[in-house]
Amino acid sequence: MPNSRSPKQNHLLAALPNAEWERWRPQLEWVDMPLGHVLYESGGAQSHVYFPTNAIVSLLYVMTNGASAEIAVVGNEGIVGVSLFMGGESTPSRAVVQSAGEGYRLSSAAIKDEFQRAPVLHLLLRYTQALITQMAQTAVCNRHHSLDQQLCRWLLLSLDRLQGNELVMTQELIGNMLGVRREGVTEAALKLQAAGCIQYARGRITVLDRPALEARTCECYAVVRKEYLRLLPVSVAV
Amino acid sequence: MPNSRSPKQNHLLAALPNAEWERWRPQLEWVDMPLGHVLYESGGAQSHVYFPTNAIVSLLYVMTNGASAEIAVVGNEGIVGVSLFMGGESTPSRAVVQSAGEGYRLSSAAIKDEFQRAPVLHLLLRYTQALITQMAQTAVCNRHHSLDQQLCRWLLLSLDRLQGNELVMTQELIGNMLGVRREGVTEAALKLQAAGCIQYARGRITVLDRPALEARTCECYAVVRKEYLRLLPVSVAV
DNA sequence: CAGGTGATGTTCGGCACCGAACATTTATTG
DNA sequence: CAATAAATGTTCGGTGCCGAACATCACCTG
Repeated sequence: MPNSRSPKQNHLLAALPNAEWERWRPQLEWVDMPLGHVLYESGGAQSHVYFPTNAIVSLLYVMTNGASAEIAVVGNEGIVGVSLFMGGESTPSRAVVQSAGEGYRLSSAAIKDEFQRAPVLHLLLRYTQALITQMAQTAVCNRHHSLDQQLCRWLLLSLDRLQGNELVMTQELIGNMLGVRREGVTEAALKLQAAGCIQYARGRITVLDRPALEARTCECYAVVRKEYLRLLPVSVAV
Repeated sequence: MPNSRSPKQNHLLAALPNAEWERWRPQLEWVDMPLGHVLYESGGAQSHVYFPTNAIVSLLYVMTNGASAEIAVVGNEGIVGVSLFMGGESTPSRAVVQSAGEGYRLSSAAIKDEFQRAPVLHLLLRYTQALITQMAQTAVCNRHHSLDQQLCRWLLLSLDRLQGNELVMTQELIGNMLGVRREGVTEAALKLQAAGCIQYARGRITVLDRPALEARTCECYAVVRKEYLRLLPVSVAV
């Protein structure tokens, strides 16, 4: 039965196999987690991973205009700082204590040590982190940006994953992807066509002016793109 | 220079270290990926991971009412089916070919083989997948659900991560978390209080009727909760 | 206990998107 | 080539949230 200040109040730590538990135990450091304390900043270095025992930590993305959206919550069921063992070292979100409490932390060096044992995984884990960034940014974008901006983001993300500048895709399907009505896509696409950014007809979309699309989209596209470039070998990200 | 039907058109495969490449190569199977083809269903078994070469695959979440939202896109930069090596075996989203093309696939057994080499990681990877589900569901929820529903979801997720039924949190901060105005939170909270679900004052929120909150929230809460329970030892998920 | 500050309550015009219904145009197919 | 289906364009009332401005209330501090 863990007492009120036992690392095992964190369920992940409690579920560790005995061998790992004995190895980690002496390295775990108790920490106070006061309300509002920032565990790591967007893009900033992460010196430790944190295992909250009775605190809640929000992962939130702060936009350039200061508006924010929570990406996920972590409490005593989890760990804050997955990018350290995912291989990315940092992530474009902030971790801030949302409900004061306590927890334990493990140094960056220690957690990475555990992963030295399987060097092959790193590429896949790093890719996964990039994918996670895309999901997180999708959540942010859904909350804060206009359909016009989201359509641009979507076109650019799709284009990055194809050769050429043509996309075979009906407005109906784009609506499904973005989670909006087909009519909304039609209106947004009309604006883009009128502006000379794209040209389309019956399910074929040709991008005429990519820089113009980039100028019209929100920051979300660049955030995702940068993370793919940062996390993966250039050849993979492109 | 990879020809038009080389596995190395997929950037992840191309970036594999030589030892792994030689090991995987004979097991890679070329596959056609026609438009609309479903690689795996939400919650369904995944027999392979896919490496698109010139196709684009959407990961999308389909709600019970049929409305959908794309969680992420995968093209020749990536891999479809990360839950296989994350340890979760399945995931509550559908993978569907959004732009026809081709790719390669590797059997579930083969990809898991690669991960046998580091058994310790599994717990952390599984946790990460649960976290990913939470992010994905956040994106869906942001797109489709009302603030009233989202507030309930948020209260429940927070409550699951604390002992007791009280939450120390101002409406202003909740607004930051959900990415909405403080005034909106006030109105939604008033409704919940009037309905007898919660009781609050100056930053202290007490949940009086949890089942009522669960009845008022959208499906997103249950999806996330179920995945935490499924992916993690019961002791961790609770 | 007076004043200040932080938290919550209220209102109003505006707008982006929704739901629905319908028109028009362009392939496809018998 | 006529008929049908698929894709796109257009309109209209409704609504949920935004931005802004302001009021009230409870606590803390001097």
